[in-house]
Amino acid sequence: MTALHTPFARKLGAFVALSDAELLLLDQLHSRRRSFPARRDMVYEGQVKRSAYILASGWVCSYKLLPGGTRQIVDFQVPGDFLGLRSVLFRTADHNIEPITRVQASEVQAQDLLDAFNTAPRLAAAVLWAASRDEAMVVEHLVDIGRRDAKQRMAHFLLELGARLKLVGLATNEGYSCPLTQYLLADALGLSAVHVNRVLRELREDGLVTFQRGKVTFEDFDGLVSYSEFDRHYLDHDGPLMT
Amino acid sequence: MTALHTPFARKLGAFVALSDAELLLLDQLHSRRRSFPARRDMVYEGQVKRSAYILASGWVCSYKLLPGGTRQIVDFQVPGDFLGLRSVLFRTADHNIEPITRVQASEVQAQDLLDAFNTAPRLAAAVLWAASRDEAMVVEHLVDIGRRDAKQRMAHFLLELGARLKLVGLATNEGYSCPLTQYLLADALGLSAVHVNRVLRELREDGLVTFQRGKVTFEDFDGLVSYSEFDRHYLDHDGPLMT
DNA sequence: ATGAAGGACTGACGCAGATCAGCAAGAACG
DNA sequence: CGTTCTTGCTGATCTGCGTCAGTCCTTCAT
Repeated sequence: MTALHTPFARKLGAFVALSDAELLLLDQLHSRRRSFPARRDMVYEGQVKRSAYILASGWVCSYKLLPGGTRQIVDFQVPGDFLGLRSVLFRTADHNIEPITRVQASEVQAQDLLDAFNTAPRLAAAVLWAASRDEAMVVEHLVDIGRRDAKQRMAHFLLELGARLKLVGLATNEGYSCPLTQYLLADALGLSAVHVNRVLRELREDGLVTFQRGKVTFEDFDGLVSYSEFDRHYLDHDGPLMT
Repeated sequence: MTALHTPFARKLGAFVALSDAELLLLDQLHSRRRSFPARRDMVYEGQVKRSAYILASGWVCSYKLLPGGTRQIVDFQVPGDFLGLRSVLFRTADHNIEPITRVQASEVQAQDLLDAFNTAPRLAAAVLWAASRDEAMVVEHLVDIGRRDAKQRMAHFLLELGARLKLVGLATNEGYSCPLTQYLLADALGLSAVHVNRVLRELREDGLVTFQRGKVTFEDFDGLVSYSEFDRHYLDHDGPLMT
């Protein structure tokens, strides 16, 4: 792999060693660059015509709305993430997608993607890999909510987010910058915003992590990993898995 | 569609109208029939050589183990479900799979599957559809645990399970038979077994559902749907979505 | 300068659900 | 035949987290 490409290419490169030709093809996928303002849903449940996007900059969340006004955030996507890949298979979107910050995203035509796969089958493997990894993350999220208490849950979540951001060069073991509000954290972790606040304070007082003014700072990374029982499994390999 | 085929074929047929030739191909996939005793994991986390299976009879669950001994059941698979499709992509399995009853399953070689897709691309679409639906179910499960209280959660879960079983002809709006213990329900719903018991009693006393001696009986189906805020969305279409 | 709105943060209080500690009935096993 | 295991079921008690009802600070718009 030579120079820097898009975050997307960078992430895929972490899984599958890609040739320059493949990287080029990948960059060409980004057919049309679009921009979305924060807080106005870009995809909503029941919407019929959807596109897939690759996030270039900014953060979005995908969530489900419940009757009663509450919502559950299923996942956040950060730069380099694919979004709406699954929903293209269905007639209608089954969840909402809301930009958290202003967002730049490249629209991807289903057809272009398929064409790229035909030319470079290894790309298909890479994208499938990425999609499976997304599903694995939803599973991890499920375990988090089902079987960990609020404090461990938060600790685990902040580490997991860090691991994802590291893949695209947006985080280190020192920390990362993070535009999520305590309300968003609450909706993601199945907690109340009030309790999110308390838990963040406790983690800060324990000297593990600090999350203030849009910055997550790991005060004691190893301590946090062991406190949250974070599985270092996919943290530890930093070379491509398929060569 | 002509006669009865495997539950798997039957389920796919609910999504994509399949020709007899395609159905035949599907049946030929089931290369080697294997049997697994209850309660001994057929796949465990960290295991390297894995296979994919199509469940012919019996129930299994996939779960993640936490340090501390608790576990979170991510999903149950019932006859007709594919299992391990995702994990074939990874080097090692990232979760455990445990048969709940004695299980009959057909081993599927990755290569056979790819060959079948080449011969009949519509099969690929159907299988992808099924996989996406599985992911959607995990998401629904996440919402359940994150944002519903125990009673609604249980009600919603029993309906969802019913909807899945209906697809393979193992349930009606009257009810279905179900080998899950209260401990399994607890591990799936993020509750304690004690509380599962109380919640089931309440639902019974409300005249909504009864779950006793391996049988789920809907006493008041519509009442249960509205109580649990179950989305009838994918309940209501019973014809193929793609023709 | 002055609201208005969003976000962080706090204390008081109540409840859903966990935990503990049992009992009873079948099933599986020697 | 009793023994052990599993599963269902129950009451008493404790606690994590939600809810309510705020304050303070910052940003942004008028």
